[in-house]
Amino acid sequence: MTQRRGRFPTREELRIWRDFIETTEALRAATAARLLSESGLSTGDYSVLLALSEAENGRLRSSELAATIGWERSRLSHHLGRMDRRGLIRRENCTEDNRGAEAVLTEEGAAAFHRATVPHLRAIRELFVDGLTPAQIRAAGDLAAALRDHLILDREKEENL
Amino acid sequence: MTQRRGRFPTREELRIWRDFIETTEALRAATAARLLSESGLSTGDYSVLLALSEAENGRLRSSELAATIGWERSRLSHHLGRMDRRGLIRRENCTEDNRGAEAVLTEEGAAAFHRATVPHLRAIRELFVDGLTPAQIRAAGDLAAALRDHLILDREKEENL
DNA sequence: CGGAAATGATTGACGTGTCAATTATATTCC
DNA sequence: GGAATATAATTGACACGTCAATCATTTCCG
Repeated sequence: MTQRRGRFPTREELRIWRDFIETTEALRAATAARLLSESGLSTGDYSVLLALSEAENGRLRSSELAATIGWERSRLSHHLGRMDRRGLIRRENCTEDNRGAEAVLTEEGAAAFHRATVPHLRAIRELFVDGLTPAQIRAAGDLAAALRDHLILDREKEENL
Repeated sequence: MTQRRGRFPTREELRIWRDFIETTEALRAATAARLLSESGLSTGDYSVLLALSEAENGRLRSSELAATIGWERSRLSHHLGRMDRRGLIRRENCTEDNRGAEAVLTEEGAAAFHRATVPHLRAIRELFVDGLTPAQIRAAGDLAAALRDHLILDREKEENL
């Protein structure tokens, strides 16, 4: 086996990179478009509503919510603003810490989430699961794990510069 | 083997779906952030500049360019507007068809592209290639092919409704 | 020829994501 | 106690993507 690390990607590696990144992006876009057209929710909305639905009393501190779904604060803040305007959530001040804010699931938000769930699961099956063999699905899990671990390593290396 | 098609994803399939979609999104974001910080170009800029660099005389009809990189017209139009403002490309009227427009690579655009290439290839190696075994890279290619074919089928089914 | 339809491209509105700056409150520690 | 600092969250500016509407030109065809 020849030395690979430290060199540029080969033509073949580059071809696979492009295929992979473009296809996963297309898959993401297709799922998002289905969710939006079938339920009026964006994937962002869905993540927020899912997290709130699973939270106690349908409410979470902004920072908890951000951590749960892995978003930056400001992204969440902007998004909650839009969801608030649409009546999907409500914002309340946090009693224990006056700096804090809580996002609260509204009835309307809960209803929208419930309407969205079944079609969304169906879309995931149709667009992802049905396109792959069981072995390929396992391979997708392996790939995700390997890439995620590697990304984390890389980020840590960056930070300890 | 039990019947799977037509049912909701299993817990395990759903876990893999989430892992997969989140990780590929994180990978995309990480590569884009590297490219931007190292060269001042977005991945969109890079795609456009790559296509123009490979085109004859560094120029392409808008529609050709859109087809080459697989973008919608309006997306390209907005993007070319931004790149034009930054001096990376120039727009010219098409002589054969007065409706048409051509995007032309400027010296500045070509220079920016050349500065970006090496660091970008390095980032792809570091973030993608180095995180996977050769077998996993092949698996990524297989997955992309399977998902892409399936997405196309699905789109065709949709259109012939 | 001349009007209807098709084609190439742009535009505006709006949701989304990131970054840097800001505001407000809480904590730390001299 | 009170200034320095840290933390929670919001805001503004700007790039990006999508959709529907628009505009100009060309093509089709009666």
